Amino acid sequence: MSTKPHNSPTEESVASANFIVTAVTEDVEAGQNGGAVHTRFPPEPNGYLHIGHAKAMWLNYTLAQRFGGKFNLRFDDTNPAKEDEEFVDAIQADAQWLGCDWEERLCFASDYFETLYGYAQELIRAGLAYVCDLSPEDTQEYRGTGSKSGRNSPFRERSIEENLDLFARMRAGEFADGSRTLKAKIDMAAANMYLRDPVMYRILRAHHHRTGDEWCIYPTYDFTHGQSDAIEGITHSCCSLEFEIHRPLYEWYLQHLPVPSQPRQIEFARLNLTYTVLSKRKLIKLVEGGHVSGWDDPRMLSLCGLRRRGYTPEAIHTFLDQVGVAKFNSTVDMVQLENALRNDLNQRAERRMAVLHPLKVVITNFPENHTEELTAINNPEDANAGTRTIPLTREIYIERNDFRMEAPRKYFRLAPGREVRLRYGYCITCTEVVTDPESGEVSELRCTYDPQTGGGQTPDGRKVKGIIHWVSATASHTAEVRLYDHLFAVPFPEKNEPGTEEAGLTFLDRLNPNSLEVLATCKLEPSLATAQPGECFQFERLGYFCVDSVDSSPGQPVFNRSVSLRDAWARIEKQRKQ
RNA sequence: UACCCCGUGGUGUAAUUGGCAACACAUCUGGUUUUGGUCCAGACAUUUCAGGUUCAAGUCCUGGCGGGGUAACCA
Repeated sequence: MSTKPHNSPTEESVASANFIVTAVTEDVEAGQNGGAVHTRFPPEPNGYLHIGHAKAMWLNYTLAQRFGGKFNLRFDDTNPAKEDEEFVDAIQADAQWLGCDWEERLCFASDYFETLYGYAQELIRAGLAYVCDLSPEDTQEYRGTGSKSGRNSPFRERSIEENLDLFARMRAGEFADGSRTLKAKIDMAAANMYLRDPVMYRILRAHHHRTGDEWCIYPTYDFTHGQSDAIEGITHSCCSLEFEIHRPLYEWYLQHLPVPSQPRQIEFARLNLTYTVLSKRKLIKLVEGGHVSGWDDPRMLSLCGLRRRGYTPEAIHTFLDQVGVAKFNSTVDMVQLENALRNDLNQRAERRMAVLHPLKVVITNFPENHTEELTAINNPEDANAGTRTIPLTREIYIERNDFRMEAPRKYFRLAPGREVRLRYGYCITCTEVVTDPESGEVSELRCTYDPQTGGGQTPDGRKVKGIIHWVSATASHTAEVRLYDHLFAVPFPEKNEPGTEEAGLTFLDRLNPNSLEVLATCKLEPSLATAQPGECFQFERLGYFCVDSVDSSPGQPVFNRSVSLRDAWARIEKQRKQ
């Protein structure tokens, strides 16, 4: 038998230790909960999951994994007015896609309504809860403020019998919505507002997506969460910072109720990213305002949006592990997310050639009606990916910005009289530029090729530094490609400090007008015509592109740019401009 | 305003619990390369400030400054 406890950190745990791991390790070593670790992710089914939720979910999931423990998915469905079945399904799909496994432990707080009701009765019998007839407005008034102590409700001293009776009649539907509440009797002078006789139950006639019309009273978040944790045997309940102030109440209920276990709540800072917003309320505004095509718009940082954009679960895991967990309210640079995707896709995406802004090139000394099959490597990072052939013909397309009438310093691409190599093919030299007589725009190039330069060779040993991608003009597939950029034009779209220029501006004023560019007539390597939805490729020298799962049709794939490649030349040009 | 929490490079996190500030990303320099990709090498910090304890402080104590959260019959 090993001397190592079965729940010590596993070998696979990749992320470095954070303050939560440290705290849990201490609990485990102290023998708390018999050394068990059991976590949960508790979304409210009132919206779609986004990258911020992914942080919370992944943190809870990997924490359990790390200690050989269990992880639950629990829907915190105590407010039927806002919740819906649609989200229950979508959240499960997203959580599964991310790779969090709750095994058979799909839980609902609504499954505990009867138990919770019993707990409430216990509290009444202990003289620690009472039915209060104060209106919502009066309740607020009686509670006082941060600097002003609250005062006791006139209903605070009702007898246990009367409270029991009234509470039963609340459940029976004898009273109007909002006319009464059940409150915990704690301390109206407490510095922590949540301890000033918090509401445990409210009367609310709304159809619940699971319990239907069985209940007309519903427990509040505070009266539900900790007890649900305890019922499920959750040992560590990790949530975001705004619940920190709730912790004394969370613990108060657990101490005063006959719950089966004593979970521990630990709070961490939620995720913030530059060039985006991550609050449910604001994301809804983007969708409802028509600023995006929906929750799964590839520019959205919802999990379904990221998935459609071409993000892999692995890239998100890497990102989340790199970002870490702390209590400091920070903002992560968006490039961190993009880079995690690049790294993942660099290893797994097959390379293809695609020309987004086509410029026709005629290779004047290449035989007409002739096709030469060239061999191309599918993925230089993966020897098992093999090779493919691509057709070279007399007429081809190259990228419009791979040609300049005048080549600036350090520009290795095509210009009049200059030579470049066609990737996997021959070197060509630009001999003639054809311009449109009306617009003056370059409409076609005429080049000659050097038949001695196949296979990367130059017979005379001359250096040809520039290598450009290309696609046969006659053997190619035309498709729509969508280029995405940040949804917002500035790193902090919510910033609006009074007294500055940005005072009064909202995130909607900072939308990036160029966040989506649709290119209808891109020229692709023929093999791409049969690409399947969800498939992802690197278009050489451009970026990673995946087949859109919504707008593609058989034989007519639409491509989304997931992320561009790093572009050293673009950086040089940008520097020169400054 | 009251109460609670938090301050480590440009950014996000580490630091064996008091012992040479580490890792990733970004940026800048070079090198390799049939992708200006990848990869490789190098550069980049008086740990918010001021005191104090100590042989020794990012870490402990006191005060200041700065940031965030809460004040729903939402979660």
